[in-house]
Amino acid sequence: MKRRPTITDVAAAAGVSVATVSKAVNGRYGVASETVDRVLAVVAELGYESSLIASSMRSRTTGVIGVLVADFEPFSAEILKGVGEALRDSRYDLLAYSGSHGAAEGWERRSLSRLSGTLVDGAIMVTPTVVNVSTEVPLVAIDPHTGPADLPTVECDSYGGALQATRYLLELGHTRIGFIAGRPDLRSSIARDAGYRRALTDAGLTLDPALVGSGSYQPDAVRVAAVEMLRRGDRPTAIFAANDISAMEIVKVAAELGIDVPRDLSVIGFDDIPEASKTTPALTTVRQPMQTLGAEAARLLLTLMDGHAPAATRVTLPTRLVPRATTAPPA
Amino acid sequence: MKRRPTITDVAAAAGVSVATVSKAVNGRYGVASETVDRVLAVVAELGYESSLIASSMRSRTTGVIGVLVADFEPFSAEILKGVGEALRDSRYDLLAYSGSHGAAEGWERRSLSRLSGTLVDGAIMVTPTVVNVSTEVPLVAIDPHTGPADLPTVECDSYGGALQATRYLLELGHTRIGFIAGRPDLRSSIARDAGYRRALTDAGLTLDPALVGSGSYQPDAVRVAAVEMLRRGDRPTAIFAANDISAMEIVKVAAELGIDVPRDLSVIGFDDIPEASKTTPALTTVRQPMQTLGAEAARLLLTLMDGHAPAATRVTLPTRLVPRATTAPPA
DNA sequence: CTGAAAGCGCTAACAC
DNA sequence: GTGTTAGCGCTTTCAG
Repeated sequence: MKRRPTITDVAAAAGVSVATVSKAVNGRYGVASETVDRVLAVVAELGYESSLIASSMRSRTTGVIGVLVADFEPFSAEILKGVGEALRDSRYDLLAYSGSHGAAEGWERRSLSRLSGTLVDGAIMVTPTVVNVSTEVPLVAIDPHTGPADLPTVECDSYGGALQATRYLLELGHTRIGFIAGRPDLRSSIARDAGYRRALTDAGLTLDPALVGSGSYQPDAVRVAAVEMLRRGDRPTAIFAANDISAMEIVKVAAELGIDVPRDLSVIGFDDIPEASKTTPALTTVRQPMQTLGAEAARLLLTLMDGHAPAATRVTLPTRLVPRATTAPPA
Repeated sequence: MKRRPTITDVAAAAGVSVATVSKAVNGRYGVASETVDRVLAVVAELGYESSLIASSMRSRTTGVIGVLVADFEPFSAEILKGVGEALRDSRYDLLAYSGSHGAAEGWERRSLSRLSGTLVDGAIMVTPTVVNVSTEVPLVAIDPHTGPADLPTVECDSYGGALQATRYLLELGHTRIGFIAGRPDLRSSIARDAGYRRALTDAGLTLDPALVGSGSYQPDAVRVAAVEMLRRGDRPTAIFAANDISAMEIVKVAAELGIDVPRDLSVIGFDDIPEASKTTPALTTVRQPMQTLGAEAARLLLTLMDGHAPAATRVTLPTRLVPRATTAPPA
């Protein structure tokens, strides 16, 4: 709990001015090499490190890349791993910021504005809802919730994934297939909804509106929708959920209602977060290459920061069905 | 890429001084309510958000908690989820910083020094090697690599976990059991080594030094040690690795050497990172409650930041063996 | 080669 | 109630 040494302390101890210390530390020209040595010795002795904050206020560049998330949940954590991996051998430090506490709405703009002033040289936003932001730094969005944004974007093929999921259920023999969507205004949710509908139509089935609920990608909302759907006399024999968190909640609700998964109800999620394979029974889901998403975004951002024109400003990665234990033919 | 509005822009647009804007935005006393309204209207219109950096330079408090990691790998990502979960309903934003790029050694001190000046009100360090740091803010260490530190600490029972792992191998019938340690100076590694030795001793076995290698918790180093151990005529029939990353590398090496896991070689790891259950065959391991570790650290930190004395300044969480598919009785 | 001085955006005393 | 002033720790001209 001791005060950390500042540049002033170093200057005093070395008997030079703060300006000289700054130059010595940053390797600027115009300092006698023996002065540099003396300063550096004091720096080492005192354990001085320049304050990221103070430096970033003056210089326009910090060598730090920011990843802005609403929350550190499984999805964003996977993204982070991918970004970290991609940046491991770069010269950039990585700063992840979750700033949804101050204001639930518009965390993207808030976080970006608070950091982008100077703290980061570039940023990656994970599933932002608001994308009409003005930044002073290059910006890449991963799986943006609204669109089409005029922002470089990396996301997965939600439509194709939903198609695969629903077709799998169809092949298993299900005909009453429910869908728990995310929020109706979210892009990925809309695409997953479309894929679901398309698969049903292709199979010559008509969609029963009672089998489509909305869960906002949030357990609480999912619970409400799931309970309502599963209490019906003509309840579905399978449900496709727009993400794993939702699917896991559905499995939980089913258990409470005495409905056996997968015997009486098949459930399939989306994302394949680490938790999905650990539930009992393990969740069948559509795998989204989350770490790759993060790595691709990092590469795209690096290109942008170098002032180059990226090969593609809109990257879509494929999804893949991962059959596990929450799906089975209808009873 | 537009310049973000600063407090000066707001002041100009609202026809007041920057001081008044600051007061209005932060809800200080001494501002006419209609002035507040006018300022806030301009703030909304311009989309102004105070710069975290600039504010943190002046005020001594930011409402941000920092998590300092060497790297965003699976272990720290799990920790982060736990911290995020624990802080979800708090008034704190969360900032995770990976600062190992500037200097491989001593990232802890560097990161802490760079941020702690002002940016964060408290910090959690994940597996720090250097703990003799002086901070201006409360600090909690998760699974510190050296010790005993005079730092509040949260970690898991490495010794007990190693004991479980080795005994399991013993029960399976193995007698030639190898161990790939982390770095010899790391606390968790020492404890795991001790647990391993104790289990062997308890079973009346003498330890063969040739069956103990060092892997630094890093794939490359593990590879070297594993190749050497597995090329021996009297190679072990089972290996306990000090973490999952190491264990996964051993499995890979075994495959390359044509040694079948688990038929010809049993492997057991430590941590149970998400990736452990996804390998083929799935890794048997000792589960460390990583998210709980993060959550406990967050709670401890919060207590410290409130100026209270924590119930315990040294928390140890239990580990649990998770048998999967990389272990079997010896051929 | 070195230091004095200005200023990044903001907050906190203190005047007016 | 509101504005003026003085920095926070640092980098960067620009004199000396």
